[in-house]
Amino acid sequence: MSASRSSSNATGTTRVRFAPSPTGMLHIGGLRTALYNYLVARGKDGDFLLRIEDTDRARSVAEAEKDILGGLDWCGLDYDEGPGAGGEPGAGDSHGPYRQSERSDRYRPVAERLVDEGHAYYAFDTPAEIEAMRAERRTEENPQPKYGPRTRRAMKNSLTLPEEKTQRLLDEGADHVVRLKVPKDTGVKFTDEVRGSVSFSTNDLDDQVLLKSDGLPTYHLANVVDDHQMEITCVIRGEEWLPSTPKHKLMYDALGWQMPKVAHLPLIMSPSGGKLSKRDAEEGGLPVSVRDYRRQGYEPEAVLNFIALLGWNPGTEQEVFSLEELVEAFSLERVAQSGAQFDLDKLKWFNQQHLHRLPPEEVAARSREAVEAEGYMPSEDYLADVAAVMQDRITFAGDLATDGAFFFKAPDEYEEAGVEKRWKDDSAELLAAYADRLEATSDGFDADTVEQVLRALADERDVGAGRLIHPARLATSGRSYGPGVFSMMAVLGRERCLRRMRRAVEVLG
RNA sequence: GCCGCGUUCGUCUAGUGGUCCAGGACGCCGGCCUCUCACGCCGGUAACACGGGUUCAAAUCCCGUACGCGGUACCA
Repeated sequence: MSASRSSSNATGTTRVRFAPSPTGMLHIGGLRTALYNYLVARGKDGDFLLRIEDTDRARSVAEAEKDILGGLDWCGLDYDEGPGAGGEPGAGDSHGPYRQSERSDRYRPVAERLVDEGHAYYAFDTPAEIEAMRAERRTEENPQPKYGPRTRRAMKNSLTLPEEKTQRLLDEGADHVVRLKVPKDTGVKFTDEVRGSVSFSTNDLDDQVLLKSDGLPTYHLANVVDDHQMEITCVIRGEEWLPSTPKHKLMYDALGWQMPKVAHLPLIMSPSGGKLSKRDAEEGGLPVSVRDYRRQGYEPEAVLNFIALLGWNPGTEQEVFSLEELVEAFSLERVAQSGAQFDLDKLKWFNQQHLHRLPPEEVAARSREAVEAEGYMPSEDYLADVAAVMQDRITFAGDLATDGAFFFKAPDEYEEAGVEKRWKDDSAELLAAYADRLEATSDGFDADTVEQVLRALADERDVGAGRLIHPARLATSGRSYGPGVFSMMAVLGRERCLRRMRRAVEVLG
């Protein structure tokens, strides 16, 4: 890709957009498309727009837009223009509004211009008539006959009807659509920023409906009109759009508009190879929509990092990136061309990596919800102390509530295997003595003190420190594994430790 | 069916004709560190879909086959 060959707009600013359709929850693939758009915009000091493509009134879902906005916000992908950001009526900005349903009067004139100039036509066929045509022509080799150059002559449209008849139908308000008049035997070629030169023959294209009988545009018309009016310089979208790009090219050419650069991203696939679907989410518990990630406790930084690397790589060996670092490193030329399978293990690893890099106070804050859900109400400071000693051994912030449960409530039982292995005949006596010393010491209860007292006692009794360390861990946490005992005890504090050690002496003898 | 796009370790990928008996990461296995468990560090495992070309030389270029994915709607 050549950054210098940037498509033109008035100011020469790079302008890209994420244009989701509010038909469902924000999908992880959609988030990645949004991310790549964002990265290009921020990396080039350009504009990142959000445009809601709600031209299908039947499929639009009310909560979907909220979910999309919420998902982007969760990840920190802020946009410069979009619903609620710029382009409001009277704002003196020609780019908005950013919901296609709010710009519906803009499409018909363009469709009519296309008709007037011979690049499109009116068609009056009913769905049943179209289906009849398909049924008649359907063969094994051609299971889905097109409404196109070959068949349009036999259909009911402004190309076959006498002019007066067409006019009369229009005047009567008869149901009609506007279809693109695809030329015959013509090659359509364009350069894709990630795939290079791509070409199609118009013979494989159909006369795409541009304006539906409800008066609203299809995606194809709307995206061309909007991208042009919004001065988009590069269209970055999923690979599923590649086959319709030649239709868009035909429209840009017919309208005398410069087509933005296009970049088609490889798809994200399920671990089993197919399309990442709702089924993967429901049956495999895989996070598929952004809200799944949120619910399952993933950190937004990790999700972004993970999907950024799913289909792109920096050409260096760096794997862990902050959003800012991604902005710095990203370029469309290093986007891969083949689909990538989702790998849950790697996602978890990224989550861990980002969690480890966060300050303990932040880990604490992010674990709060899960911790309180378990019924614990630790103070901010205490939770941060817990996070400090636990964060290197958890995958999710919420693990603090489970793996670290003993920080919030005394163990009600002791891990059997641990007791078996570590609780010796002298453990009770040693631990009791340790507790007494800790109680007597006038020094603070920091990790060093706790350790010194323990080692001194071990020396006196002429036993290895482990003879005391392991029972102490068992007593205070109920487990044989976890953070270093001394720092763990320091976090728990003197009172809890003494109580728990004495109780263990009693229970385990 | 047709059209398009793709195909390097199980997975994500590096690699743009020689420096590749293919490098990194996740996972897995082993070791070190160590009070345990993690973290971290060190080491190991494992791949150029297949067949033809082109070339002194191909993972890299060309053709074909296979396979995968996408598209083929008055959905986006």
